[in-house]
Amino acid sequence: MLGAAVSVFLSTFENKVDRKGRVSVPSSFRNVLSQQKSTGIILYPSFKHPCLEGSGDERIQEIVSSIDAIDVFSDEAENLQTILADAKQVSVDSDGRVILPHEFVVHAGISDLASFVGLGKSFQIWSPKNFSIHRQKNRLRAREQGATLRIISSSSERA
Amino acid sequence: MLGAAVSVFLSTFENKVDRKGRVSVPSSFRNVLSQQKSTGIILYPSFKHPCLEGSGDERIQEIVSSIDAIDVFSDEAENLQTILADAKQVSVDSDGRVILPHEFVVHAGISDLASFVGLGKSFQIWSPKNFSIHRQKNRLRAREQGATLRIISSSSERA
DNA sequence: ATATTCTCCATAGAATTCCATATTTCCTCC
DNA sequence: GGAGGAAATATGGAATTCTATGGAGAATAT
Repeated sequence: MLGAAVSVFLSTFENKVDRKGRVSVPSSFRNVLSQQKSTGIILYPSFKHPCLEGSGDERIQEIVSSIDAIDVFSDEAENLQTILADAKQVSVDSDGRVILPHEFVVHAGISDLASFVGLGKSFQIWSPKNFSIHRQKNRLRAREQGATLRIISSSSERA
Repeated sequence: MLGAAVSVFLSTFENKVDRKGRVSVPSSFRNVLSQQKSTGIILYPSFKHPCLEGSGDERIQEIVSSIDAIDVFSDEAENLQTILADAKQVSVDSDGRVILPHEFVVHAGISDLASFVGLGKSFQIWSPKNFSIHRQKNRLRAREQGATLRIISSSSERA
C-alpha cells in the first residue's frame, strides 16, 4: 500500500477496460473509499465534460438531503434530481474492479483504457485521449489567467 | 445483487411493457421498497409533467401529514388532496412486476416501454421519448445553473 | 361463458462471484 | 546496497446467480 495513505483522491491512474467493461479502481482510491465506509461508488456523467464524475456513495445522501431542503417543485430541485436520475451506483468487486455502464462508456468516449483522475473529494474517469486534451487546455488557461490559488486552511487535515 | 445499495431510488431504467400491461420494477427499486417495508407502490399522475410519480407507501403518510399541517382550505391543501384522490396503489407480483393502470398509461403516453427514473425518495415513470426530451432540458438548465455547486454538505468534514 | 387478473414456470442475457496468473511493490535478510 | 521472497495489484477467463421478460394455465370477476 502507498506509504502514508492520504484520505483524498489523488493523482492519475490509467487502467485497462476489459471486454466486459470491467476496470480496476486504483488501489489508493479504494483506500479512500473504504475509509469513507462507502460500499460502492457513485458515478454520473459530467454536465460540462465528456467524462464521468465519481465519489463515494455518501455523496448521494448529501444530494437527497439538499433536495429535501428546498421546494420540491423548484428548478433547483429538479436540477439535483437530474443528477440522481443519471447517477449509478457501481459496486466494487472482490478484485477491486467496477463495471462501467455502457452509456457511461459512451458518454466518456472510453474504449479500452480509462484514466482515473483524483480531485480530492471526488474523482473523474476519462478516456486517456480526452483527458490529455482537457489537461492541456486547463494548463494553458491557467497560465494565461495567472492562476492563483486560495487555500482554505481551516484545520490540520483538510486538503 | 448490488453490494449494499444506498437506500434511495437512483438512476434510470428502461423496461418493457408487455401485452398484458406488465412491467418489471427495476430490481434496485424493489430493494429500496422492501427496505422501506412497503407492501406495494403508490402511483399518481404528475401535475407538472406527463409522467407518473411513484414511491413506497409510507410516502402517502407524509402527504397526509403535510395536509394536516397547512390550512385546510388553502390551494395547497387542495393540491395535495388531489394527489390522494388520484393515487393508486399497485402491487408488485412475485416476479417483481406491476401492472400500470390504464388512465396512468394514457397520462404518461406510455406504450411498450417505460422509463423508471430514480429521484431519491421517490421516482417517476415516463415514456422514454418524453423522458429524453425532459432530461435534455433539465441537463441544459442544470449546466447553466451549476447544479453541483448547491449541494448541502451536511456530512462531517466536507466543504 | 368470456374477459381479466394472478401464479407459476421457462429462458436468454446480464451481472456477480470465483479462480488463475502476470506484474509490480515492499520487506527482510544477507 | 542488493538478492530473494512475500504481499499486493492489475488483468483475464470460467462458472454461477440474478434480472427481465415471455407465455401457459388457474382463479376471479362480469
